[in-house]
Amino acid sequence: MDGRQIPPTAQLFLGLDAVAMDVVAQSASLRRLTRGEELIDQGEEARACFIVLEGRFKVAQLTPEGHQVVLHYVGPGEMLAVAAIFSKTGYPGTATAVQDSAVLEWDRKVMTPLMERFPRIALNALETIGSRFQALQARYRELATERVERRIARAVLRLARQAGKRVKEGVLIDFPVSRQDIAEMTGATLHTVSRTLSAWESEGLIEGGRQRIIIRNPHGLVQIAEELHD
Amino acid sequence: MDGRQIPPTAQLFLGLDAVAMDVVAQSASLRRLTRGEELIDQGEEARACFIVLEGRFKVAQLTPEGHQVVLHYVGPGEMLAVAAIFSKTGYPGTATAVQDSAVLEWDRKVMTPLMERFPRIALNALETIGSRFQALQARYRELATERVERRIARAVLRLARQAGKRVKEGVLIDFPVSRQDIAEMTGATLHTVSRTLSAWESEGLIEGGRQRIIIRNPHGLVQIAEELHD
DNA sequence: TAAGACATTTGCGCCGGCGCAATGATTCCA
DNA sequence: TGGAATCATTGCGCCGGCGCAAATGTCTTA
Repeated sequence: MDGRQIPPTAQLFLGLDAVAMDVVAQSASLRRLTRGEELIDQGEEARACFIVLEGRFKVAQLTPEGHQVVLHYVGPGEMLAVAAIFSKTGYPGTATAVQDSAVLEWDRKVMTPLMERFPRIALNALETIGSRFQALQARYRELATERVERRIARAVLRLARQAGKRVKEGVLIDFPVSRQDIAEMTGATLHTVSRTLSAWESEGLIEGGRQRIIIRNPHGLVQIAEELHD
Repeated sequence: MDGRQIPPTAQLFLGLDAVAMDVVAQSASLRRLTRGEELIDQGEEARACFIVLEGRFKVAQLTPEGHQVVLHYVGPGEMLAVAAIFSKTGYPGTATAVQDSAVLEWDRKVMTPLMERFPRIALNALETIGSRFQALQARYRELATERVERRIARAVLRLARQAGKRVKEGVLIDFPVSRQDIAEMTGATLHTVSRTLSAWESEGLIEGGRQRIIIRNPHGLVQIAEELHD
């Protein structure tokens, strides 16, 4: 079938030999999503796991009260829901395509035996989850100890690192991000984020727009993020 | 040698047959710690991973500015640093014994081949990390969206669930927890925690003491945690 | 191209929880 | 047993950031 080519950057399958790679590729299926479409639904039984081929997904959690929290964004080569397939309580969050995207999909009933046959996959998954765990811990720490402006600076820099694209004015975050999204990433309100970005814009640090951010002065943002100023 | 008995409740080794269990046990070494002693030092090269036999550890992270954040407590049967041994940046946090404790220890150079030989171990690790990841996500969400009183209620209930002991006055949290610890778990200040617990004490919900909390009315706390009141 | 949906900006007022500081209670150890 | 160290309590004042509200800007669809 088409599209079963596994990108060489996929951390989940690093170190596998050609034979294993082939077995893995044979058991995958391709799925395409258009912008806004949901790949994973919070609470649903965790039936499958994924690798992103193209595009980008927003991973978020909804609280019982209806507040949303954005956990992270996942791009090409990265895995989705690989730990969730072991969960008894269903997918812990929602994954929505923020751009037209394509993923490879493995059913849980297929991936578990694959991991048993090729333990390297399980070790790779463990390594990736481990580093995501560390990243989440760091953000937890941030949220617990740091002020809003700094958290917003960090969130913007993180986005730029993940999906920054050089343009003539600076570095563009190359997918639609709203002020609301940043608010949900940082535990702030839409209003505070908007005010903060406006202030930065008038200082020439960034250039804003509808679901667009261009960083004109990355170093200035880093200074805020690392509290080197004032 | 002594003490190489692996507790049957250890999730990391669930589903292993007797032979595998024996190999795993043979490669472990026992270590005892007294209250206050550090098992794992943040930033140090992740040399080994652990399973707790007895006692309890506080896992915390220190910020560059010196603020501490308590991530969770780990008790008997639970694993420590199993994902960290794959990390290139060293242990992400500190683990301190809050009681006299004993752990089994495996060197990274031993555990990785064990996982390759017995993939079940890696799958178990993945499952556990996955559920811890979910728990951390939930706490992140909490921190981002909920008020302090509620977060404190949840933290206290979590401690009670992990280490609650029935006594005649109610449920005692069976290891030393200071107000400062709870503050560092919830992203609040010592002062706010103290005030909140005092208020609860005067409402008869709990009974406080130096590094001691007894929950007299768990249901009342749940009401606060789930915002069923008012 | 007009209308509606969605995103952003900005002003204003308020308050939860922090920061500081001083005091009081327990526990540990010589 | 006394003294130091650690932990807990409480009062007071302030302010960062939220909540509400209204206006303005920008994209989409028919």
